[in-house]
This record gives sequence, C-alpha cells and structure tokens, in this order.
Amino acid sequence: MSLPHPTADQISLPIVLAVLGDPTRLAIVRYLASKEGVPLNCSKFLDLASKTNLSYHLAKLREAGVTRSEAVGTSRLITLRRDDLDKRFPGLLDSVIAAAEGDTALPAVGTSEVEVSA
Amino acid sequence: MSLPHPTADQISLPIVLAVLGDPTRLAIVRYLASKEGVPLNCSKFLDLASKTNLSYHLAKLREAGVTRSEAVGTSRLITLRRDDLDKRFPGLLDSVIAAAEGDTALPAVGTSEVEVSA
DNA sequence: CCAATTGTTCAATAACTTTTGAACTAAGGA
DNA sequence: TCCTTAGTTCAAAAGTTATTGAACAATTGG
Repeated sequence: MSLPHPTADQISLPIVLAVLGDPTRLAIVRYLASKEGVPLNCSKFLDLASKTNLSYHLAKLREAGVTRSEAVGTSRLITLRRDDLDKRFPGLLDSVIAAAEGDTALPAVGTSEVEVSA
Repeated sequence: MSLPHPTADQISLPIVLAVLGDPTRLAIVRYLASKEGVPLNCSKFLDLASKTNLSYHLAKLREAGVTRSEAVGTSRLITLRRDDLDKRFPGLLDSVIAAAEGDTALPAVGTSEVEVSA
C-alpha cells in the first residue's frame, strides 16, 4: 500500500455519504462492487470522466475510506473496502449498491461504448 | 400539504446521499427517526443551527424527498418519509440511522441543553 | 537510452453550497 | 387591532467542490 488511507474507525458516516452522493463516484463504487475481488485500475473508469478528474474522484473515495488504492508498477489497483465499511456501517454499502442498481438514470461504467471482453 | 415535494419515484439516490452527507441534516433525520410518528416543528432543531439556516436545511431535506413538511397554522409539521424511502431504497434509511446512532462525534438534537420534558 | 503508459500534481476557474442578517408574510391570541 | 410566534425569502459573503489543461513523475518495454 502506498497512499494515505483512513483506518476503519476513522471512517466517518457523513463523509462517506457525501462522497457517495456524487453520480460519478457512485458509478465507480457500483462497478467495483460488481467486480468484487478483482482489483481494477483507473483506466476502467475513463468513460466516466477525464483522467485528471478521475484521479480527483478516486482520491476522494480513498480519503473517505470507501476504496483502497495500491500502487503496483505504474498502475493503481483499486478495491472496495467492503469489510471495513460493513463493520463500521452494517448494511449501508449493500443498500446503496442495490439502490444504484435499480437506477437507470445513473452513469455507469461500460455504458457509452462496446463492452471490451476480458 | 403545501410546499413542493418530489413524488416517491422522483426521489434520487445521489441527491438523498448528498443531502444526508451533512452533519446538521443527519442530526435532523436522526431525531425525526427517534420520534417517528410524532410530527415535529422546526423549533425542535434550533440547537443545531440558526432559524434561517434551519429553513435552508429543512428545504433541502424536503426537496430531496427525505422529509415531508405540512403547514399547520404558523408551524410546519415535519415527518420522515420512511415509507417512500424504504420502497425506493430498501434498508438505506435504517442503516444510515443505525450508523448515525453509533457516532458520538455527530451533532444531535438535545445535546447542548437540558432536556425539555414533553 | 528512448518512448509509451499510467497516473499525479498544480493552478486556475467555474459552479455549487452554506451561512448570515434584515426584511418579510401569515396565523393566532389579547 | 396590535403584538407575538413561526417560519420564509432575499441578497451578500464565505467556503467548498468539481473540472480543466499543462507539466510532471515513475515504471516498463523495445
């Protein structure tokens, strides 16, 4: 691990809610949840925002304790901090993700282009 | 009812999350949840913010579909839109309220003064 | 070494949000 | 009617967040 992350007990509810209250970040979290266990790099999210802007949003998610970013080579491998979030705020992440699933108005990864197969 | 409220299906997840991602509004929702069924007027929340500022935050909650405000005489009776929120985003409100309960760092109604008995 | 890839940082700007006080409306009671 | 109570509206100021492009690292492959 490389970049600063809050510990589980430093994760703050209003900050997590505010961070998730942005459609771009919600789309990132939703995609991470759909690929849980698979660490993704930033380029997966390039159809949501510019590279610079993604860097900003991913930093917000990391600083809030929603995601973990690990530097591997020139990439950042990004994962959801599900264990920590579930411990701190039981049920919250699941209900947010379930609600986001049902919302077709929300931006989503892989919506603007042809799906690139693994 | 008097003031504009979104219908249940107009309630938007990112807007609800953003609205709840403010400590003052989270305290309002938490208090409403703790007194569920009892309509409260704005003055209950005066230890959280000024009258003008409360008016602003209560409008945000109403416009997001989190609360309902009914004009009765010169008062506004404010209630949580639990049914609509539970229908739209099952489990979300409960997990947010449960998480807020456990957070002693959050502002709360009736924390700065002697409790006024009913 | 050189070039490409991956992502960050910085400064600027644009766009919102929050907070404030003063002025206001509307209802209710004396 | 006049005063009080309850809350809103408005405009201004302050603060915060989001978005952009240009410049910068750091790693990897040729």
